[in-house]
Amino acid sequence: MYIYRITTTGFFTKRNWKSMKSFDHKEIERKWQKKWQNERTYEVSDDTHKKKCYVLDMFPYPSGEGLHVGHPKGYIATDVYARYMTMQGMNVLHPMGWDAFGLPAENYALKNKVHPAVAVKKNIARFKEQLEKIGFNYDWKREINTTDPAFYKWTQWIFIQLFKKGLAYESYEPINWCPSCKTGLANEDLDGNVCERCGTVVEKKPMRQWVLRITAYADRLLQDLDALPWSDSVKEMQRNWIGRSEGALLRFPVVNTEDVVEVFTTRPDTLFGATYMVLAPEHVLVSKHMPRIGNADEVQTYIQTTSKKTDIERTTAGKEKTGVLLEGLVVRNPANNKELPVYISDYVLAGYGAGAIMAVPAHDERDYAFAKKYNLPIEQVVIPYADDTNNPPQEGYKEVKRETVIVFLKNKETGMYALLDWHGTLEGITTGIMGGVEEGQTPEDAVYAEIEEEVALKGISITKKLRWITAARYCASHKKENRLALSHVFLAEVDTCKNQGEIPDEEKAKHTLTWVTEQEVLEKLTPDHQKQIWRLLQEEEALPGEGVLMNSGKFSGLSSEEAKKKITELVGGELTINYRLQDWVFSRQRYWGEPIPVVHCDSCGVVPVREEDLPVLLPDVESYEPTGTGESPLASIEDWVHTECPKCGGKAKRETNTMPQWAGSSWYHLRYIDPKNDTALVDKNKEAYWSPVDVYVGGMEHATRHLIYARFWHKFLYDIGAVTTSEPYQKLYTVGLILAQDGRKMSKRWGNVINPDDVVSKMGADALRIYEMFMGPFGQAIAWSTDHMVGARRFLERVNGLQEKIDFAGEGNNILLHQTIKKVDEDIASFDFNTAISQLMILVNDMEKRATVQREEYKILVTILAPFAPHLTEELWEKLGHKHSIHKEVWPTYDEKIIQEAVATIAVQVNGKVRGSFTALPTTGEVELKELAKQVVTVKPHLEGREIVREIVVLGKIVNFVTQEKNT
RNA sequence: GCCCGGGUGGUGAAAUUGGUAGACACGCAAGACUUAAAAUUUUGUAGCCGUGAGGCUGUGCGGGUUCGAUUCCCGCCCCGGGCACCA
Repeated sequence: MYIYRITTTGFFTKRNWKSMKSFDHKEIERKWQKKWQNERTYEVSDDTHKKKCYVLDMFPYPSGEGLHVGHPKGYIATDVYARYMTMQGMNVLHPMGWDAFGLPAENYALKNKVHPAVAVKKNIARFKEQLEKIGFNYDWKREINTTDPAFYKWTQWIFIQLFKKGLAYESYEPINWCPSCKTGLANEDLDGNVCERCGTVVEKKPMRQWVLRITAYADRLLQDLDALPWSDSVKEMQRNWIGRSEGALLRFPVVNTEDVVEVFTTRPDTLFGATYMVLAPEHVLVSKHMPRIGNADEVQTYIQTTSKKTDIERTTAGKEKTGVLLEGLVVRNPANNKELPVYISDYVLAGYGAGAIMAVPAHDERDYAFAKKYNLPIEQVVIPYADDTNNPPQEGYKEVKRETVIVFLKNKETGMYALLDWHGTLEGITTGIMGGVEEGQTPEDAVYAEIEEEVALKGISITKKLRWITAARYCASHKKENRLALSHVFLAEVDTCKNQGEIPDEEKAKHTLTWVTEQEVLEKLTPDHQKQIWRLLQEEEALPGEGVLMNSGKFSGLSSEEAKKKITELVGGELTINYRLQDWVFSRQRYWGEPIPVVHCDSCGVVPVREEDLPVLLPDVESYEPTGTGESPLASIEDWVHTECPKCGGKAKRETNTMPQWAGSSWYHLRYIDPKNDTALVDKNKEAYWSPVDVYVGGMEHATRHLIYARFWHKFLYDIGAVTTSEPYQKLYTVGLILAQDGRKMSKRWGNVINPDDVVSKMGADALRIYEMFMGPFGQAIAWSTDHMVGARRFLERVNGLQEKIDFAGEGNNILLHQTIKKVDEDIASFDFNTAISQLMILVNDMEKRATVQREEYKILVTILAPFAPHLTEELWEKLGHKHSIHKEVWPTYDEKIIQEAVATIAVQVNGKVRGSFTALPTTGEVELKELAKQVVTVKPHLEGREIVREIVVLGKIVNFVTQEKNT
């Protein structure tokens, strides 16, 4: 018999089946896959006496292309984990199914001129065949398919429950329309402003659609994230997506009308600094007041220009601001009754907040840029302050306010700037020239006085005064008080330093004057606050930070935090929370989706289909091409559309929009628990037993779509009592991509796809599994390497070859064996498969070096390898004389005491450098370790002639001698 | 711009309550077996110096803390991902 094997050059050669090491993977796989099926090895019971473990993969979308080698990576991981958990005595549910509604399947069907239902059936068969070759332990009796009416009956049922609770509603707001896919899309389906599916730039199109009120769950979706044991990155992505921001709704009356403009702001504390207002061009008040606007033509033109722009053109940060004044429209600032001009500009988005802003140019970058361009007043109302990091304010000291000046003085002759190096308690600190503003002095007076005093220079001129007053808090420890220094900041010049007088000793004791170049200033300045001031002097920017209020009437002096509440209260606004998350656009104007189960009745309006009439079947039709009119192709199927109203029995029309691809996947995890139930979505007892999913595995690309939608639906089902947990998935692991050998994504387009079928046929399913788990950390993207894969196959051959050495009383290495059981056990549990395998390799390498191998030890090796290599281990297990499947075997236990017996290698350091090592029992005491360490041959020379001043011992690890030269 | 990851040999990587950096695997080099090749196997493999024993350097860069830093702190650079005129 011959088998084929891969060589280092990638060619496959025939090899004589002589060596005991090699094995015929094809035969073994065929034999056991058949046997597992016949003996129903992987069927799951609802035996509630056992502890359960629900392990779930994100189910695949069966595309026409079939699987590539990257797809099964996550499935292999869950398979390993599920087998491991089964061996731990758990009742494990590890199901698989198909997510088959939606655009990709429909587009594939259109392209290949087959009915989507036919295409899907064929693709599923192909996927299933590919998966089965890899030897997964799915219980196929629980297979589900989102396009199966028995499944989508319940998707529709959930929609009706949402509708009844007011969480599904019709809307006519403009939504994202993909002209190529001919359907409306949710925000989540966009990649920037481009259809995530086909790459076409989307348009805003007003149309009737169904929307789910996911925003009602925004806060819970956000808050419950904290307790989820998910990776920070996924949680952070969801937080960003939900985008909660706390602020206030404020109302600005429109002068000479009854109208008010509502604005949302996160900074109500800056209300006194609002110097104009900006509306989104689409704002309702713009069209409403068009007759009274003086420059209506100009305004209309601007609105039109804006509407033609794509969202990307409109919303790229840092773009030059544009806008138009609405002549004749004036609003009143409710805080100080000042009248403010109103602009429209595309930097204000209609869809966020109230679609209008109060512009505070002093404290907002964007408003600042706009105000600069259109010459609008800029008024500082907040003094942001920073705590001095070198000398921070102390708890418990009283705070004293001081008005100060900070000057950066330039010598025109040399171009150098004067800085002060401080002494005494401020040693190490370097600042600009600073001092207090005395009673009756203007800040400018103080500048002249201070420079004369501290630097003894006359004839200086002020060249710039910073627009802003800044502040820093620090501790004046000699006075036992904290100071809040409000600073006026200046740039000043002096022609020459030739006439510098004598600096008084008193000042010299406090600080030394140093001159530095312009480039050096930023390096030399130590307080962050002064660095910031210096930067502001170079380039003036808005001051976005919070701080102490000024120029704000009776609120001046308050902190931003207090002022937010009080100012909002004063003007009758309310503190609110705003989300970036928008309601979920749930209609698709396409054929291949779940029909939305409602009818439109002339007398009753929108009426949900009676639950006993579910499912509303997707009609079987010849032509299902999208219309592009905003109507679904279902609209033209007359005898399907016309129906009776479930309420009054009168004439009604069916809703013709279908659900998006994400509907089925938002709850499918529940259906595996009870896949055949016709009277309920899931049996209550079964749900209570199996929920939640304990371990969920899938790609990072679902972090903000599927994973948010599914959490939303699950929470809703929890609220109506349909499920018992408020979160669907406990532990979540994201699988890292397998890239092609060229480092790019695997894709037909690049011609770099590796098909698992080929790999399985040439190297075996077990080798594929081992390799994919051994590649690197599970969550990391790594390029496929056929070269590296050889190692996985060789490893299995070595395991197989060890049979020759089995002997009942053969050689053993009990310590290593127990270390291995422990490591593999813990690493599988934490999804660190790569290190689990490397430990198995260490054990196998050790066994290979022996003349014989103890039978019991080999048995344990095969057992703990079984989750990774189910076929070969099953074969070896049988050869060892076992009648039951190895996959029903109990996981071996390890003995911590035996592991403790391992001798430790103690490193010996001299002054932190390793100079040698010796072995000792881990129980060896400190005194003995020191003595042994001193005797190490390579260590001795380093101790000779030197005095040991300190000895550090870490038991079982290290001895470190700190030495110095002997005093003579 | 903001937020999350990450940066270790020729390659994939391992090690973090601070304790011998590079386990394991691939590749490579030399040897054994062979007429030869493949397969298998033995040895070596971070860099530099040295015949060797050994020495010096080394975990993106620069500082710091420590007897000791891949690991902790401060300041940067680069790569990947998310969000982004979000008020």
